[in-house]
Amino acid sequence: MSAVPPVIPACPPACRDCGLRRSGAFTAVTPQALDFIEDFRSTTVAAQPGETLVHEGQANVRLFTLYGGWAFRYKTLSDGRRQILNFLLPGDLIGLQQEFGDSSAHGVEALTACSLCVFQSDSLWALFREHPRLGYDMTWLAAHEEGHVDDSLLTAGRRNATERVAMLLMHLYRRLDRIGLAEGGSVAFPLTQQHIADALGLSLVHTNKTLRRLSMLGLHELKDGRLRLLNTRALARIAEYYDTPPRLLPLL
Amino acid sequence: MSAVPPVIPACPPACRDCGLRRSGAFTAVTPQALDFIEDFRSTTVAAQPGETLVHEGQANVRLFTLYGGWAFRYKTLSDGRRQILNFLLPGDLIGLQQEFGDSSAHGVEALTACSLCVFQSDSLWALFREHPRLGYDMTWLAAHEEGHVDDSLLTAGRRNATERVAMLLMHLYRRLDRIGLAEGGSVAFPLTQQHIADALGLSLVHTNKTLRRLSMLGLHELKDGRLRLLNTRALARIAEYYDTPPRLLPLL
DNA sequence: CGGACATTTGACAAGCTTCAAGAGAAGTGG
DNA sequence: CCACTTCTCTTGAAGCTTGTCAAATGTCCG
Repeated sequence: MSAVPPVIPACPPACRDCGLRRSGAFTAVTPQALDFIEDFRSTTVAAQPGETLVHEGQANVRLFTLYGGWAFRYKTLSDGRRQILNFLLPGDLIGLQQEFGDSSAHGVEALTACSLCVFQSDSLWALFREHPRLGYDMTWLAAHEEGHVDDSLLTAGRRNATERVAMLLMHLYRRLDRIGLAEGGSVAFPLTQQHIADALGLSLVHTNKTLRRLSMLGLHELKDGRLRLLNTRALARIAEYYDTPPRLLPLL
Repeated sequence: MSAVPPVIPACPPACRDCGLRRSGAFTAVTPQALDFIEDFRSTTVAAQPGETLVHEGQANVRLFTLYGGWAFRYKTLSDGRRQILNFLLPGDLIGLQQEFGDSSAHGVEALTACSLCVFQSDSLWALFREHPRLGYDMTWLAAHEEGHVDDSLLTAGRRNATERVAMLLMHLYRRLDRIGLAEGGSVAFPLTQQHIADALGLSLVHTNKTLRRLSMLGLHELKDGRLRLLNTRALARIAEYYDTPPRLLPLL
């Protein structure tokens, strides 16, 4: 697979020039709120593929927005078994769970090269106080991400291997499409089969065989680091995947 | 099992008389915020065991706080396979995910008799605007619940049957203990083995055998509708369950 | 006493994991 | 430029955990 090196855009210096906001996938904010966000943002960082952004069990976690690239949240057991909790795509907020609550820790790792906006998490309370709308948005994002994890729990707990793989392909394709990252009917797909296995609660070998079977049946094509769905109807039926009408997402 | 009929306290008419707040497990709120909460609460309701509080796919979901009793969130597939996403205990907020986001629907069912405070979800925005602290708390609750689902996803995806059961027993015991519902080293335990199976992504039969094995090993006792942990150390080791220091929870 | 429901147990089948090993692609250094 | 290493993908075979089927026991309740 001769993967085309994907280009990850860097965060612009000013939030008013934010490329994500211009994509049309996110809700508009008032100029005042945008000013606040720009103040709230302390810096921007870039991360290498495989770099750990948040260690499992780490305290004092920073709050990020993923601007470009892919990352994922995960948890591991002491013998190395790993579960990927969800994949993070441009626009996703990172670090909310650690910032709040005593919820046990999870790690975050960059899957591709990433660019991130780093926020001063000590002004989070100021955000809620001075811009309730942004606080509301943050709650929206937390509830929305929980919805994704809910779906994954149903998948890991009650779907068989074929259904799980179909679900993952559909779900990621849709999410990427919604933020304008589908091009010519395909999306960049930087996951290894090990990532897929860890996200679905399957072994690497069984993931490979299942993936193979689905592509042999002509349901999808995974080539040159890109994913193309060839039979959306069939994939949706297998996964019982119900598409919901697209809607604008909050962005911080 | 001659279950002792558990007494579910009814919501008091005034929030200032809230028995949950008096339990000492929840964060204090200002008198003004408490007044707001009382206004925000539109009514109280009681539910029977097995009653559906929120239908899967239902729109216009009300926002509740569970005051007394147990409930659970779940999702089902078309052929009846069901996954319990998490159990809801007194103090838990219900309906946040539906209120926000397009996150696909889940149902909520009363496990025991329940008493609930019903909020006017159309004043949710007023809550964030007028009492940012309560908005902050709500985000906290959303993030905290996501933490629970994260744990369950790790459990369903990567733990074996024995580890899953040990995890569930430890987790529920701790949650109940934290809100003062442990008495004499045991807690009320109204789940059927089918509930446990649906929460852990196992079959009923295998759940039974696993539960049996653990109790034969002297790790726990399940009798008369109450759960007693007899070997916390061993259960924690099996489940890799790391206890976190107790902390006060927000309550709405 | 009869019916509904939860628990329990055994036997068998199946899906998934583990083990093992080869092939292809990509990067590295002599 | 080619050997060498590393990583990912792929495939076959065997075994084990878990699911399914079936049926008995126990409990609650009208």
